[in-house]
Amino acid sequence: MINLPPRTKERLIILERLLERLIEQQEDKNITSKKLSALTGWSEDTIRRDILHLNMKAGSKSGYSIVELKSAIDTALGIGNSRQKHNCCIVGLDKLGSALLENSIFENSPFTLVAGFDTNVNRIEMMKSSFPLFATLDLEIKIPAMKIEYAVLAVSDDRAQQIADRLVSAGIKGIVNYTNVILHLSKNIRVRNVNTVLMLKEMYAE
Amino acid sequence: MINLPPRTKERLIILERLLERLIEQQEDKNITSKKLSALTGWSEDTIRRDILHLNMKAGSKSGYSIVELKSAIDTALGIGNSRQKHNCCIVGLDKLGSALLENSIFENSPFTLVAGFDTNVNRIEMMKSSFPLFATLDLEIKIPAMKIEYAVLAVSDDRAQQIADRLVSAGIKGIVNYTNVILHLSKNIRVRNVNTVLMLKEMYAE
DNA sequence: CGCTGTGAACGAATTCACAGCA
DNA sequence: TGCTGTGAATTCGTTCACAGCG
Repeated sequence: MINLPPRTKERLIILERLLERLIEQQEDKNITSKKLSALTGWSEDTIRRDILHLNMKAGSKSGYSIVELKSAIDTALGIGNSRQKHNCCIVGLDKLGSALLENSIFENSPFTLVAGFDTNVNRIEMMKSSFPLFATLDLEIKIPAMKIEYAVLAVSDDRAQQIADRLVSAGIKGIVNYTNVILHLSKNIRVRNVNTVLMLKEMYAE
Repeated sequence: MINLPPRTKERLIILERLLERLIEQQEDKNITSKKLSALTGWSEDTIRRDILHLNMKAGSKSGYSIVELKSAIDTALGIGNSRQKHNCCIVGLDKLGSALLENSIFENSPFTLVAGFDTNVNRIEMMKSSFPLFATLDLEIKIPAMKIEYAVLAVSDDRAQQIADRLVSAGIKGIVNYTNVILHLSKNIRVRNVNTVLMLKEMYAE
């Protein structure tokens, strides 16, 4: 995993997903920085600079080979799909949590959803899912035992901080936070806040 | 709405939400840049620079007045809660869409959820909600008629681009995209991608 | 003192401009 | 000619260092 400048890294992650789509729809074999620019809104220069960092071999005839570019990015980011998967769980299986559980497409990603947690024991017994569901009580046991690295937090706001703390002390590395709370966690824990209103504000102020 | 540097703007949006929480829990009246730094992970200097842009009047005795700071940010971002609300809609009322509909907290934000759309006419007749639900067919009529500015897109992946195009031609300004598709839209349309796997990749590569 | 406000220095990211290749 | 690759210039963002205020 090469050491990439932070903004480059952010863009490459987006680019990777975009290339994946392009591969799926199989319209072209190659793509130019100009087209990528139109697709992303970033300047051609920036895109070529970003690609420069991943020192691919070939390049210039009518752009980059889409497949090669994608795999170069995967390598640089350390998310090559050959490697072992990273285990994730969802905490909070209320409407949002269970919707995420179905909607989130983990296939073709280096992540696997291996567990769900909820305080409501009736609910976890009723729900059917392709992976086991546990009581939140067992969080501290199951997370290390199952080598779960990342958690999707979809509990109610009033319990968000408390559950997050427990996740951290259970050894979690990062949290995708769907609650409306800004979590206060130690600096080495990674957090991504996912929140409709936050996004709307961002767009509005853009 | 002052013209703020982009990264400053991003941080101020986060800060605003954080200050809102602090106001709610009413523990302190003032806050220093050092404390904000601990809470956010950004340097004190950066925080003071950011605040500098909003040319507040007072400041120094034992930090900033939390309330004043928040309202200065709101003013700078143009999201002062005095102003008129911006209308939003949710498109796609499947599990995820309807979960978002309930979970998304629009109160105390400058946005209001005024409509929902779904292709399934049975569903929109069955569902109960505090605002009207329409058939997706009526999108082009209702969006201008109701002065809807932003849309939350929660349809299935295969229809995402197509619906997004229709939203744009109906006059929408921005889309919060909960689908797994990277949308290709004209540059003046604002988009925020909300996607668990994308967030996981970002965190992993961090 | 501890804190803010801010010029000045520094470092990072982007854009310019153009050489070189197919 | 249309593209990439890349030094050099430029713009943007952060940090340093310190004056000034309560």
